[in-house]
Amino acid sequence: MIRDARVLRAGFVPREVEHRDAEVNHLSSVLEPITNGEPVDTAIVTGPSGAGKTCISKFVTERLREEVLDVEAIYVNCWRNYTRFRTLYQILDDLGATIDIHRQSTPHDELVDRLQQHDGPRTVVILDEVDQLEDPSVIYDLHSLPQFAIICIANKEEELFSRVDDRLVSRLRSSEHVRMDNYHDEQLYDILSARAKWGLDENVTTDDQLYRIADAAAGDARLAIGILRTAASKADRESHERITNDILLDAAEDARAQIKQKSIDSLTPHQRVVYNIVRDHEPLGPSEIHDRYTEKVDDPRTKRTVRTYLSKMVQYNLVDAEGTSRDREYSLVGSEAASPMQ
DNA sequence: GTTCCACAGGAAAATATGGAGG
DNA sequence: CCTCCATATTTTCCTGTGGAAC
Repeated sequence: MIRDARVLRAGFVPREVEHRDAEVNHLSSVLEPITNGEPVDTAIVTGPSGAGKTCISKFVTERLREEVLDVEAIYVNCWRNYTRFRTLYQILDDLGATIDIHRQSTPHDELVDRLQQHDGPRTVVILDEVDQLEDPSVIYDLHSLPQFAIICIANKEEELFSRVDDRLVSRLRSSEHVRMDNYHDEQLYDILSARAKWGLDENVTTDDQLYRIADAAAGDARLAIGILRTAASKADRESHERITNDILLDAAEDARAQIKQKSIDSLTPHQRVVYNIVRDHEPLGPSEIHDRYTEKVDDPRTKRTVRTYLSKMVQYNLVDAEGTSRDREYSLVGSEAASPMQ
């Protein structure tokens, strides 16, 4: 059933990255100078979760290491190493320079000094989830060391910038910025089918199932692969020969609920009013929605804008749209308690 | 049929937002 | 403080569609 579990694990970096050529090339070109031993600008990679930020960062640095002899790569997850000390310690540890460092006794500046004295090969440091740092000044520490190239990964640029020191902000502003978006369903399907091909035996899943996973994951590749992994290992435990639709439904249910809450949280106040109106009075045509909305809100947006809101909610799978013209009605998705996956 | 009108959604202009730099 | 700039959101203007009344 499972041929190669690594392929389905989180954090696996595939040999070929699908549908991210532009971003990969962009990031590669930023790191390019390192092949000549020249200093490298800091790169910032932003995008929603599961868009492939970590994946392409690791992919690009690994490919760099294949091409060039004297380059090291270090990956630090700032969410797990959320203090300045732990981040620096993690980097030194990976460099193999922590022999006599002890948590309590060593002052922070000592760590920075160590890094500064590091005269090994040039090193790319990937700081993942950098917006999770309780003290982002560690970016500044690293930024001032020319032998380190830094890739900062964050969800949103503004949230990163709002927390760092002013002088660092102005420097980071000029750094290269790689923006990433959610995958489309077809792209997710391609990713899933590549993983299924390498990670699972043949005919364990159907194309149709992969499409359903892609749909449930709403553009989040990490989630999509997670669903596939969960389903595969459950099917394996229960010694099925293939992934049944029941198992898949189970694995995807969580994911859907998770995504839905995330989507609702991301709505603006105006959009939430519209959403609540649909929820409380469904099914509802556009003009009635707009009328009710206009009454509830101080400074109402136009009809066209509300239509954009609604189509965004349809995209997010929060709301269903029925009818193509004057017969259009909006209702909550899944409210009729149908099985979400056929 | 024909006409009317609410609706979808694209394109572009207008406006708001947020930060850098003078 | 203001101006410039980039980006995101909103509005304006628009074309095309299809249901409903005539």
